[in-house]
Formats: sequence, structure tokens, C-alpha cells
Amino acid sequence: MAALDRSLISRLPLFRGLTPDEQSELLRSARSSRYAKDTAIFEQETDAHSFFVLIAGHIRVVRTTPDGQQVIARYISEGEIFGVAAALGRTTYPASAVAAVDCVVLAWPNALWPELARRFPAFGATTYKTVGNRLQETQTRVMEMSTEQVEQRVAHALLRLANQTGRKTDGGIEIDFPISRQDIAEMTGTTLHTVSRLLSKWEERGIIVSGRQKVTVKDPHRLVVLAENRDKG
Amino acid sequence: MAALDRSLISRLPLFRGLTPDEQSELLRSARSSRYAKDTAIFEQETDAHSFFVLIAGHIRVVRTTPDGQQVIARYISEGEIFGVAAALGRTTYPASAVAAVDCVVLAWPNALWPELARRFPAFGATTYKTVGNRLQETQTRVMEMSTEQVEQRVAHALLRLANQTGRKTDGGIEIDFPISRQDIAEMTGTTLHTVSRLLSKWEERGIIVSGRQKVTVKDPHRLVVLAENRDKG
DNA sequence: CCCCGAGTTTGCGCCAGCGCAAATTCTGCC
DNA sequence: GGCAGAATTTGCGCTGGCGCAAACTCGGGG
Repeated sequence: MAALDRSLISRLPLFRGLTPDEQSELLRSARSSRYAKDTAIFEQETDAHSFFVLIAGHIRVVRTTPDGQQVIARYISEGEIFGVAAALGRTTYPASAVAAVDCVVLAWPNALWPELARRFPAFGATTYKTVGNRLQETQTRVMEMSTEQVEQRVAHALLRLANQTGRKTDGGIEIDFPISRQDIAEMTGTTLHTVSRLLSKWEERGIIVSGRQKVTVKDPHRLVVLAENRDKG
Repeated sequence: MAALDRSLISRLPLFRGLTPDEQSELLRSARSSRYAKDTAIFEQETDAHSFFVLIAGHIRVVRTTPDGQQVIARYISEGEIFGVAAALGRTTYPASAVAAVDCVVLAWPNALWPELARRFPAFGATTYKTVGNRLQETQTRVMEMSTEQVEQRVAHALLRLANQTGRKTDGGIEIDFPISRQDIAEMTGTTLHTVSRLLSKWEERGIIVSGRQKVTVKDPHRLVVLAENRDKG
């Protein structure tokens, strides 16, 4: 595995700032695994044993309420670190991580975190920076949910997905993993019905094209306008 | 200042795990200041020059939308660290911090963070743990805003305030800083009108007592029921 | 190639909670 | 002690978006 992963890994921002030797050392203490679509990498409330880096695929981070409703906290893309509960002093995972497509993942036992963070300060710093970004993103989301209408929130969510994981095709920017109306609803705090109505409307107007578990943004600019305008639909 | 602050500080959880000598050293690099009620410790989007520990008072962390609407991200209580943007790799503050009452604050230049975190690992670890807690709280808030009704959210917010900053009085648990209906609305994503109606209803039922910028929780148990029950008011 | 079931669309009725507006009550300051 | 302004309360009408239900569509497995 080492050789294969080395070439993949040296490209990832998370490992910039480490020498090839250091990268090798880091990798030596990791374990690589595959997860089939729709299987869980870890489950909410269970003992946090490891932290992870996504090598290939897309992961959905989901929180479930006591009465069973689900909310999508975020999507993880290639190269991102996730499940860092332990580095933040938690002993259990606050959410579940589910493979949105077949995934390849590196895992380190949490017990190694303090040592790794000490030995590779750049690695620790990047991780904390990531956490900082996520905290800010999450707060932005609270802000959006407090002040925006559903239409704007869905527009924002699509734009974010397009930026984060969009793949340029001839027809526009396609979100490159299967995403249902229900998923979008769980990202924006609404219902799949409302999302469906919005997407239909936008498709009529040529702003997007969408199909079963698939969305392509054709006209990001008009979507930005929708996301920002409080009035008028 | 040193002598005064030392006795105050050694009680704070943030400084547990440090020897008296280390505490003194940490303090030596800090600057202490007072902030009058309603003045800003730092402002959103401005250059992050320092991080802070609240010695006395209460601080409101506020994010403002491009069109001027405000959302309260959280309240900071005595002993908490805040404005740690730099430790998370940001160069500007993502929110403003405003004194909810007259406050005393310690400030360290951000430039010292790396050195301090290295020299006092317990201090760094506690800080990151705090950040982890806040990330989780913020995500919980997203979850609440996605799945709960306004009444439940307001009940949750009051319970959290009562827990975090509640002062036991003969009449119940009093939130010990001035908080308006507007503030509660900005914490829960609703309007001051709706908050006012809810508080009136709860006061009729003897669950709380409230006045101008003041709320006292008389019957936390019934508030918990309200916070958890999706149906029936 | 057909069928099954998950995912999606769409119609309809309703209501929680917002927006607006006006009245009322504090409270700190002069 | 009274006044001006801020905070709060309350009424009223409206509507965005949810809940329910039914129809439809598509893609993959048999």
C-alpha cells in the first residue's frame, strides 16, 4: 500500500509542509480501508477510536436527532481530514460518517494524535485550521437559517456543493456524487417537497438541470442572485 | 495587576494543569483591560491581533449579515477563552465581541500563540477542547433550527442560558446579565414579537418570571418538557 | 425486456409565525 | 419628579412552506 498511497498523498494540501520522509512515517502508522457506498465509517455516539483522511470518494456527515430525524452536517471531499473528535477532546463521535460513494480512507488510532501533532506540527496546524474553517462554516449556516428564506438557503447550498465538489461538464457544473432531494433538504432545513418544487422552477428557467440524484448547475451567476436577493422569486 | 489577577486566575479551569510559576509566566505576557457595557472587544472582519480570556462579566459574540441583520453566535462567561481566530488559522475575526455588562478581559497578542501553546501544552489542549465544544454546540444549533419549532428553540435557549450563566435566587434561576427579547430572538432565529408572546404565555403558566431585559426560570422541568415535546403547546 | 421500488413531482389545504402597527410600561437621566 | 426613549406587549391579517396524499418516472435487477 505504501507506494501507491504515497503518490496519491503527497498531492494533498494536508500533507504539504511535510518532507517525503515525514510523509512516509505518517503513512506507516495509518491503516487504509475501503468502504462501499452507503456504509458507515463511524457512527454517532460511538467511542471515537480513530481519525481519518479521505483518499477517494465523498462522505456525508450526518447527525441524527433523538427522535430519528437526520441533518447533514457537511460533505467531506478528497483529501480532507475528518472524525477528529479526539483532537478536540471528545471521546465519542458527535455525528455519523457515511460513504456517499465507494470510498478509500486512511485511519489513524486516536492514541497517536498527540504524538503525531507534536512530531509534525504542520500537520497539526493544518488540522486545526480545518476545524476553524468548519466552525466558521457552521456558524454561517446558523446565520443563513436565521435570516434567509428557504429558496436562498437551497441556492447557497447548491453553490457550495458546486464549488466544493463540482465537476465541469459541457452542460455546466455537475455535483459529482449522487445527491437526492431529501439530502438537499437535510442540508438546508426544509423538506424534499419544497426542494423538488424549487429545482423544478429553476430547471424551467434554465438555471440548472437535474435528474434522479443528480444536479448540474448551468448558470451559477443567476443562482448567486437568487441566493442573495431577499425579495422576488 | 499581577497579584490581583493571580488569585482570580488560578481558579479558572483554563489554567488548571499549570503550576503557579507557569501561571505567572502566562500572565506576564498578557495585558488586562476593562470594557464598559456595550463596547466592542473586537469587531467582525477586522484584523485579528489578540486572543482573550474573560475575567469578569459577560460577552455577546455577534455576527452581522451583509444586509445588517444580527445573529448572536454565543455568550461568553467568566473564565472562557475567546477570539481564538488565530489559533485556527484565521487572520480576521469572524464575529464581533461586545460586552454585555462591564467586563474585565486579559489579552495576548496572537503572535505569542504558537509559543504559548508549545510551552504550555495543557493550555493549548484546553483551548482546542473548548473549540471542539463550540463546534459541536453550533452544530446542535443547526440541528435544532432544522427540526424544531420556534417554541422549542426558545425553551432550549433559555435552558442553556440558565445552565451556563444562571444565578440561583429565591424565585428561581435568574440569567445574570441584561438580555432583551430581541437578544433571545437573535439566538433562536425568530422575532422579538414571537419571543415576547412565548414568554408571556410561560409567565402566565408560572414557568418563568420576566421583566425588562431580565428572565428568571422558575420551573426548569416544565421548560424541558416544552423543549422536547414536538407537539402540543 | 419487463417489472419493482426508490426517488421525484405535483396538487391542495392549513397554520405557525412573521410583518406591521399601535398602545403600554419601564427606567435612567436631567 | 417628570420626561424621553427604549423595551415590551398585543392585535390582526397574510403567506411561505409544511404535511399529506397520490401519481408518475426512471433505472437496475431478475
